Amino acid sequence: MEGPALTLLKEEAHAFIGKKIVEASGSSKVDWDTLAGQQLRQLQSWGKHFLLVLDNCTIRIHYLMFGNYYLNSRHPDKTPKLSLQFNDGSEWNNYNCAVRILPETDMSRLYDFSTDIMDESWNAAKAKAKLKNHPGMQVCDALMNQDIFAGVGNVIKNEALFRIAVQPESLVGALPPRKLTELLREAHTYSYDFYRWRKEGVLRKKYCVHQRKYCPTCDTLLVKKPTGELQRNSFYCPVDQVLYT
DNA sequence: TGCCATGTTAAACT
DNA sequence: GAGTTTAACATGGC
Repeated sequence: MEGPALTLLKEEAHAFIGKKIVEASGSSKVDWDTLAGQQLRQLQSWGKHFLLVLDNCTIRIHYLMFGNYYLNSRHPDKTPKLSLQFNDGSEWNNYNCAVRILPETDMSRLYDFSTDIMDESWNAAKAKAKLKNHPGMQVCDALMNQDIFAGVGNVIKNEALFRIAVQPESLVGALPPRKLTELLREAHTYSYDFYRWRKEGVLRKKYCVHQRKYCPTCDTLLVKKPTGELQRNSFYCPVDQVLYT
């Protein structure tokens, strides 16, 4: 689940803020007893980390690849990793995710929110400075690097690179200044498009290259291959996307 | 129907 | 002990 999906969850779950947890349970290894009785103070996210700030600790949820959640309902037969019951009878169930309790409620002490692509304080200049420190890094790895672009995942990587016509194995240090600027801008812009399209339920339909077969502009057969140190699949047009090395 | 994939962590190994 | 590789998690969609 990429960053923009968590921004959406923050909105969907907004009504839970202020409610008191009466019971917490699930198959995660968590000290459940400490959670009951606490009030949900805030919902925050950093990159792909979802944060439920309580009175004296914070629940951190990472939905990994296949995680999902049910608000005020539950999966018919699966056991939640984390199930929260609230004082008004509402419930929040989370599946296939990694759950941890952070002994801290001030998230600004743990996270630099200006590296989060979806945060209002997102700082492109800071990301640019980090990129300058890694001239030999491939752009596919740079975009997936959570210390530089927190929240960007494989879909955003592939789609943003298509938009700026850059081949995923291009080296950060070889990008012309204009392309570097486009990279920073499009990582941000595409993330918001991702958010909007997911909200409208049309995200998959909007993919230009990710999990696609042919280039939407020139009809060339797209290349699908694992790239970079991370070896995550890249989808790109061998004609339209330029390799800078 | 079998296989791949929106991701990360921790154990196992060198 | 540091650095690197592998396993684990677990399921909807093509």
